[in-house]
This record gives sequence, C-alpha cells and structure tokens, in this order.
Amino acid sequence: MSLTQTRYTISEVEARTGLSQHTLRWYERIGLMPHVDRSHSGQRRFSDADLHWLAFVGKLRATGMSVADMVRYAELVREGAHTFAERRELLERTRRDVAARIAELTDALGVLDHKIAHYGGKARST
Amino acid sequence: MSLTQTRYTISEVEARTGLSQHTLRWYERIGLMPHVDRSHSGQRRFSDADLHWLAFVGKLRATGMSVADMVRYAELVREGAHTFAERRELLERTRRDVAARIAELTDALGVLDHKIAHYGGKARST
DNA sequence: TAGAACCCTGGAGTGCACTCCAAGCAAGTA
DNA sequence: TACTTGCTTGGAGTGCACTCCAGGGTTCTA
Repeated sequence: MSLTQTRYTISEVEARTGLSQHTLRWYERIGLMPHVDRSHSGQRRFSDADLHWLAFVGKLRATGMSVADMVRYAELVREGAHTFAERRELLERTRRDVAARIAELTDALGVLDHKIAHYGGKARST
Repeated sequence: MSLTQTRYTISEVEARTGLSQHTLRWYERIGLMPHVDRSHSGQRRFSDADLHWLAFVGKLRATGMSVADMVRYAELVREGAHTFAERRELLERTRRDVAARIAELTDALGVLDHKIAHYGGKARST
C-alpha cells in the first residue's frame, strides 16, 4: 500500500470532471461527497476514490435523479452494508424513471420527425 | 362551416390537458398561446385549435425544449409562412438534442443495471 | 334573487440547482 | 520578500418554470 497516493486540488478536479469549484464545494456542503481530505492548512485534497465517486454521481445526474435523492443515496452508502436493500430500491426506481423518460423522448422524437417532414425538412435517421 | 363550434372554459382545459389554470394563463401571458378568444365578459373560451396547439406544446415540453424556445417557435408560427425555414431549424436542433439525451439516458441505464446487479437486484430487461 | 362556484388581473412567492461575492488566508515564483 | 495566483468560508444572488395570492367581477343552480 503506497503512502504517496495521488491527491488533487479543487482546480484539478474542476478540470477533470467539468464541475465548477463552486459546485464541488456545494456537493460537499450538502452531503453528496464523503468528507474530502484536507491539507495541513485546510485546503481540499481529492483522492482517486473521490474522482470515482464524482463520476458515478455524474451518471446519476445524467439520469435526471434529483439532488435530494442523490444525497439520500450518499447517506445510505455512508451507513454501510445494511442499507443495500434500500440502495437497490432507489436505483431501481430511478431505472424505471429513466426507462419511462426514454419512452417519452422517443415518442416526442416521432412527433418532431413528422413535423420536420411537414416543413420539407431533411430529417436524418442517423 | 358551423357557427356553434365547441368552446371550453379554463377549467375544462385544465381537466383535458392536465395543465393548471395558472399555467394556462401564464402560457398566454408569455406568448406561448395564440391569443385565446374571450366571452363578452372577458373570460377565456378555448377552441379545439387551442387544445390541439396545447397538445403540440406538450410534446415540445416533453423534449426538454426550454420555454424561451417554445415562445420563439410560437412567434414564428404567428409571423406566417415565410418563417418555415427557421421553424424547421429550431425543430431540427431540438431533434438533435433529444437524440443526444436518449443516448445519454441509455448509457446511464447501463450503469444503473450494472450497479443494481452488483446489489443482487432483479434488474429486468423489460 | 341569493349563494356557491368559477374566472379575472398584476404581482409576489416557491423550489431547484447551481453560481457568485466579499474578505481573508495559503502557496508558488522572481 | 513581494507579488500573483489559488483556496477558504457563510451567505446572497440567479434563472427557470411554474405556483399562488388578494381583491374583485361572473355564471350557474335552487
């Protein structure tokens, strides 16, 4: 186990994740991040595990999951293995929402294609 | 051409569209509705054409299009046939956004399934 | 004709997810 | 050491899409 694992400043994390420093601090404040390590003077030093978590959070965001639900999920993770069932439920509910949203968007896409064709447009199937 | 075409009060439209009366008035105020007909005393009387427009607006909403863009589209419709090209562009841009969003959601769905499987969950493919 | 239910307006309020600000301390470079 | 750039905090501000309120007029039913 190495004692010199990589630690990132907040601006490095901003560059890697695309999340602003403001948002990163806000995520920590609302409990969406496990507590981030600090330097001797109190500056944040993110780990690879933090980056990994942030990537997963990004996927949850992409699903349209609310920040409140993401915070709930993060709490469950902190509480340990006995919350597996509730975590799975949260994820399955989100999965159903995503599937429904895809169906809704697919339907809207059809309406759009129809309308574009009506305007003599070049609707591409690709 | 009948002189007794159906005219709906705002609460009837609320019941038919699921949009609140507040939202219907707000849509009109911001220019998202062609001007709705009024009774002699000033109460709104929606037509079937209004309902039809509202249904289309609902589809645009479902695409995730912003209200500002929907208002822009409504303006173009009011301006007449010479705005066909711009309308088609707006719709095609929206179409690309929707396709990208579907791809993003599909990707997130995969991540979710992977995670759910990890929790020993019953991820259904249906 | 009385009462209940419905509709009108302009403007204020809400919830979400950021986004920014001020004031001050910390880190890196000439 | 001086200077610039970066990081800290609590709290305020922003933009979007509604959502509601007060005060008053209208329509329907008994």
